[in-house]
Order: sequence, then structure tokens, then C-alpha cells
Amino acid sequence: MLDIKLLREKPDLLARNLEDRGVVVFDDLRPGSPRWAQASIERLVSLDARYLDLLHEQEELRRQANENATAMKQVGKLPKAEQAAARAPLVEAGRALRERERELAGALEVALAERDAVWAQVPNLTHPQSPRGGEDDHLELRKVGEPRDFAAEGFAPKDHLELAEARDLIDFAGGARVAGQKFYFLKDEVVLLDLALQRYALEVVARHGFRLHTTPDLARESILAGLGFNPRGESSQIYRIDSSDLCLIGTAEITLGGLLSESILDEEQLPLLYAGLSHCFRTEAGSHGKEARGLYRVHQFTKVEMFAFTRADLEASEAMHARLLAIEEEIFAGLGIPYRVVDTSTGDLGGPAYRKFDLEAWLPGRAQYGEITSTSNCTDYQARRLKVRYRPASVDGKKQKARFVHMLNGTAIACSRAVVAILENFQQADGSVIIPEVLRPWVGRDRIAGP
RNA sequence: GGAGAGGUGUCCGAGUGGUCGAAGGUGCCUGACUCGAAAUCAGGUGUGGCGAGAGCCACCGUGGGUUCGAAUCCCACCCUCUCCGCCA
Repeated sequence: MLDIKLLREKPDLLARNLEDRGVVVFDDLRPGSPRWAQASIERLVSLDARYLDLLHEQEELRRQANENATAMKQVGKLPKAEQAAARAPLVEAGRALRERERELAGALEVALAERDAVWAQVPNLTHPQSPRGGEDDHLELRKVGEPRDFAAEGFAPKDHLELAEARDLIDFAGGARVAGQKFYFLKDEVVLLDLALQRYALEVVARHGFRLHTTPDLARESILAGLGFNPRGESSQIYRIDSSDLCLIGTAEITLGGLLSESILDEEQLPLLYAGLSHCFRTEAGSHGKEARGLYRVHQFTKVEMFAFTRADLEASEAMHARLLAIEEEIFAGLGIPYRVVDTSTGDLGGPAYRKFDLEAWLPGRAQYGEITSTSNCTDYQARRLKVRYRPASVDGKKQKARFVHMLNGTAIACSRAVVAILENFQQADGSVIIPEVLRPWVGRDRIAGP
């Protein structure tokens, strides 16, 4: 959630941002129609104005009610005989004020809810360098590592599913039997590989100063909402637990971000670096395209997530963003997987993200790059709703106002996709797969044998 | 799951329906003392909203209720702690 003052002070900035991102906040105002973004913001401004009008009215009524209560206190000082007579009209007036205030409170609540329902949809501001546009406008920042030339080696690469099924190492049929489509069992060496990836990622991030956490795999809806996830949208990615306010988390970003909600940190504590190991659950509603094959897009996987809390200035959070990206690169370079780095376009940014970098690994199975990790700088967008603040050091003896931290997240390793990348990149002509050196201590072997 | 206790500001902690935005302490800031520091003494110091401003309004876990008036009384929920039961 953005600071509502932006709506009052810089509506044009918001309209332009909405335009850049193509985010629809009113169903009847969509990209394509002229001035849709400006019209959206204008309508929001009028919702806010209505709220403010009612607020002023309510405050006036409360002021009068407070005056009335103060007058009532004075009655006690009058001679006994006069008290009853003095009290009666005040009680009457107080009662009338209470009635009116209650009616107004209802209207006020509705007005605020109407405004905030829309306001929560308004996305974060956007980094000036983020490429404007949609999916095709992602900006490739660099490529690292050379994709293998399988033709030169004399065989055509298989995709990970073919490789794994040839050895019965991943069982989607079994997964479907017990939990439905896109659930799976990992088996034997792939289990070890999955665990090795977790240990490897944890070791790297711990070396970079992240405190390690395992986190709950469930979280309250209010926490989800604070992070900018919507558990109730029609195309929600979130599983909800029946008859409770809990959801299965889609990422440990939710639990790590929520961990410090409602707290005020000391500036010296910043930046805080947290890493979280969790399971991740996604409904993947409406995404059954070609990228869905095998482990690439599934309902459940394990992930090590990095999370950072920084001071509330872009200099600090952008430096941290670069640092998270560097760690992600270190992890994939360490595995020896070719990848490229992409600066995500405005149309593809999640609402909370100010800027997002994706790492895309080369996937020989489909001969293209596929998203494998990503890191977002969400500035204070999530912190505002979650109330994660810090107190800047005092200046000239003046205690400083608490400020919202900047919050950033980045994937250290998403196991399922990393497994895809490893199987496909390190496959051999005989169907065996070489285990990357850095994982061998935990896998306990240097190769997954072929069929 | 059952019984009990509790949730107040950065933190700890007091609080009889009106004199409570809230004692006291701690932390932080300033000053005094000191070569400097510690200790001591004095003063200052919550958050948010609205308003051009004076100022006004709100906030004592959350949400309702009673009342002219609620941190205080009532109800529900959440959370913490102690004990009991069950359980990996």
C-alpha cells in the first residue's frame, strides 16, 4: 500500500504509473480506452474526498460530545438541589450526539472501505529504469555461461521429465492419485538432489550474513494481504484453509515479511538479513500452458528465500537489491548453469515491486531461458501495511519519527526449478546426469546413473 | 481440548467510570558536575489522522456493547504465560 498522501499531492504521478503498469483498479476503466488511468485516479480522489468529508463531520460531532461530557463534570460542583435540573439537558444532548455519531460512523466506515479496497490495488511506484511495456519488453542485462552444444556432442537433449521418468525418479501419476494434477513424488537420487540444493543455498546465504529460518508453511490472511497477496481474488494463487483465516504460503516472503509486522526496530539493527526455508504452495489457477510441463510449474515445492529490511531510502534498498541479485548469481554460477539476468518490464511487475530482476536459466529441454529465481525491491509498500518501522538515530537531541523500512526479497533456490535446470543441463548421452561439484557433499555421489 | 492468569508507550510497569494520553522506572536527548567518562542532579521525550494555522480528533491486544462520559464495566475473538489431558 502506498502513502495516501501521494493520491492527494501527486495524482498525475500515480496516473502515469498506472498507465505504465497497465494495472486495472476499476473494472470499467481498462487500458485501451482513452484517459483510463487518469480517470481511475480521479475517481479514487473523489472516494478519498468523500471519506475526508465524513471524517471532518465525525470529528466535529465528537468534539461536541467531548464538550458535553466536560460540562457534565462541572455539574457535580453545583449545589445538590440544582444538579438534577442541570444534568437533564446535558444527558439529552449527549444522547442525541451519540445517535448521530453512530449513524455517521457507519457511513464513514463504508467510505473508507470503498476507498481502501481500490487503494490497495494501486501498485507501488516504479524504478525509472524499469523497461516500460509488457512481457516482450523485458530488458536483458547480461548473459553468463555458454549453453552446451549438444549437437557437437552428438545427441539431442531430453527434457527433465523424460530423463527422470526413464529412471522413475519423479512420479506425477502417484502425486495425482493422492493430491491431484501437478502434485508429485520425488524419489531416490532426486530427493537427495532436492535436499542438497537446500543445504547448498542455505550455506551460501549464511556465508553472506543471513540468519537462517525455517518458517510456518501457513499464514494468516491479514499477513498475506499485508505483503500484497490477495487470497480471495478470482484468479488467486493462494490455497485457503477451510473454516480458518489461514492460507498455505506461496513463498517464505510472506512469513519472513510478516515476522516483524507491528514492530519498531532500531536503525543500528538495519539492514536485517533473513533467509527462510519453507514449502511453497500455489494453485496455479489458469496457467496450464506449455511451460507447465513436469516440475517447472507445480502446486508445491521447497524454496530458500532471502529477505532484507533496510533503511527507508532508495540508496540503501537499491544497493541491497543489487546485493541480492549478486547472491542469486553466485548460487547459479556455482552450480555451473548458464543463465541470463533480466530487468522485468513494468507490465509484469507484481503490485508491491518497485523493481524486479529475474534470473533465467538455460533449459536445454525446451531450448530457451526460463525464470528460475527473482528478486524484488518492494520499498516501503509492504512495510506500510504490515507496520514494520525503525527509529532513525536522534538528530541534535531530537528523537526522530519512526519510518517504514524498505523490504526486499529474492529467491536463493527454488528447488523444483533448480532440479529441472540441473537434470537438463548436466545430462549425458546415456541418460545419466552429472551432479554439480558443489552439491556432491550432500548428494553423496557425482552422478545420477542412467536407465 | 480443559482450568486459571494476563495483554497499557522503545522496553518494563501502575492505573478507584469523569481530575488519564495515561504514575513510576528504563531507554534516548539536552544541560550541570568532570581533563574526559561513569555515577549523580535538573529539564525534555508516544503514535497516527485532519486542518493554512490556532488547534481538533483518535489510539491502553482486536471487534462489538452499556453509559451523557470507558484503559477502567459487559460480550466475542486473537495472542502470551502456568497447570492438566492428548500427541509426532
